[in-house]
Amino acid sequence: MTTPGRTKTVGRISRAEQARATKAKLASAALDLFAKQGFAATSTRQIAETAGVSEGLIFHHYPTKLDLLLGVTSHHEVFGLKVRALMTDSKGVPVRGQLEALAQTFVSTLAPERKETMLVRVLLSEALTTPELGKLLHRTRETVIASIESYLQARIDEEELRSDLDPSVAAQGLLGALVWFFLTHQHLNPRAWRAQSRRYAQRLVDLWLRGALAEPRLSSSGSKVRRGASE
Amino acid sequence: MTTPGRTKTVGRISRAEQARATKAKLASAALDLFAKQGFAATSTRQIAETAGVSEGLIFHHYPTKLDLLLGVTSHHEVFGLKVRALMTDSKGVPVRGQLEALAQTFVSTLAPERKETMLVRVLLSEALTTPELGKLLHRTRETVIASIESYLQARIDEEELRSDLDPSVAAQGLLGALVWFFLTHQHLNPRAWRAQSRRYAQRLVDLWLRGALAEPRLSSSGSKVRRGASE
DNA sequence: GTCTATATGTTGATAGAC
DNA sequence: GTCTATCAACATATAGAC
Repeated sequence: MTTPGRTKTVGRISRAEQARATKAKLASAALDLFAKQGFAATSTRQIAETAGVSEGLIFHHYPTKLDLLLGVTSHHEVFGLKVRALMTDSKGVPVRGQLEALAQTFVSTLAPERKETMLVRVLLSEALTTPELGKLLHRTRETVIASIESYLQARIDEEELRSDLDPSVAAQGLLGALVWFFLTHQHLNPRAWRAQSRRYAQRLVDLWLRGALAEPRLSSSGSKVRRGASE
Repeated sequence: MTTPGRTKTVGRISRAEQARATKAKLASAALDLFAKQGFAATSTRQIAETAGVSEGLIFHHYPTKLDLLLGVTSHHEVFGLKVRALMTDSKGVPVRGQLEALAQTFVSTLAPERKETMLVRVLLSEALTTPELGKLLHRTRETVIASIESYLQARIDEEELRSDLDPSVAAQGLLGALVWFFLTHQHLNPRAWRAQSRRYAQRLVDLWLRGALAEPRLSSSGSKVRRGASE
């Protein structure tokens, strides 16, 4: 009906919406490729092809290739908030349960072959040489640590955790143990991954809570507390 | 007669020795540059310039740029052995001391601004996209885990550690907590690094050994065991 | 063994028509 | 906003003289 080329709206989509759509398509394609091949190894040409647009168009939406990565990243910057929300709302949940939930968040977030997981790996890798990214990662890391830390402090105040526990060390140790495991087991297939990571997460929390030392032999025997069964 | 193919010694250095020297010079220059800028961001031209030889010569000694990285890497592949040696010889040392020694090894090995540290970071990063490197890292990681694990198993057998402790999880958790900390604190200057990492290492080992839980209130009060003082 | 010169390809980014 | 055409720079790797 309307003459094409003349009007700003084609059907129900305005030019601006169309633009936003292509921009998103570019971001999505870039994410896929970065995750698969890394940042440096992915060319703008390839991104354009995957997105189904011309190469020059990329630079209209993103002035530089790095901006593309940053755009993609900011879009997925939710992880820190997720953890913070989880650790903040902890009414009545026992420590063990709460920490297992935290670990579970990592299990489901950093599962192999998930887009976000691969993005995280690319970011960690690229942050080495791109200071801007390094700072960004550093900030989210600190956010996560801080939420865990303040949660732990609350539990210390309520005498559920040792009074001489260093919450900062405890938080960082736990986070490190989780992240490192998940990062080094990406080669597993999803089934094996789920099984192993759940088992690891649960036992790690147990270790973290109870420690590794053998219990000093006390007078009475058989007084050992059986651990909560389940799973 | 002076056989052209036979001798060729200039002064006291043979041609072969000269060649080995330049090859080493190339490896050293490559290591420096890779550590500083990453693998992909370092050009063969730059390496040649730094080493003070022509660019073409690189490919005489190393068929491809990746071979250069692998060469550099294999040269520094001693870390796994270091840990193994440390954990194997543990006569009479108490668990806490032994684990603190292990942590200390990480502190001194992964200090910031050390060449090896930066190489490790580059390798971790590059392993993402280069399968060959990924396998290599995976193997050394397993070596390290295995030595720690078998040490822990021995301590379990001698009832110094909990009988229901999972040595694999314990080893991986400890390693992860250490590596992750050191990798995420590279921005610190050497002084701050030493202070913080020592403190972290010590408290982490303590946490790992004793756990985080508050001691259940027993009948008698004041019976809490004071922690070993020192440092 | 080492150099110079060059092949061959790709890269990120720009200019201008539509 | 999108495309086509093209840029200069730089990449890794090779060939052949010395």
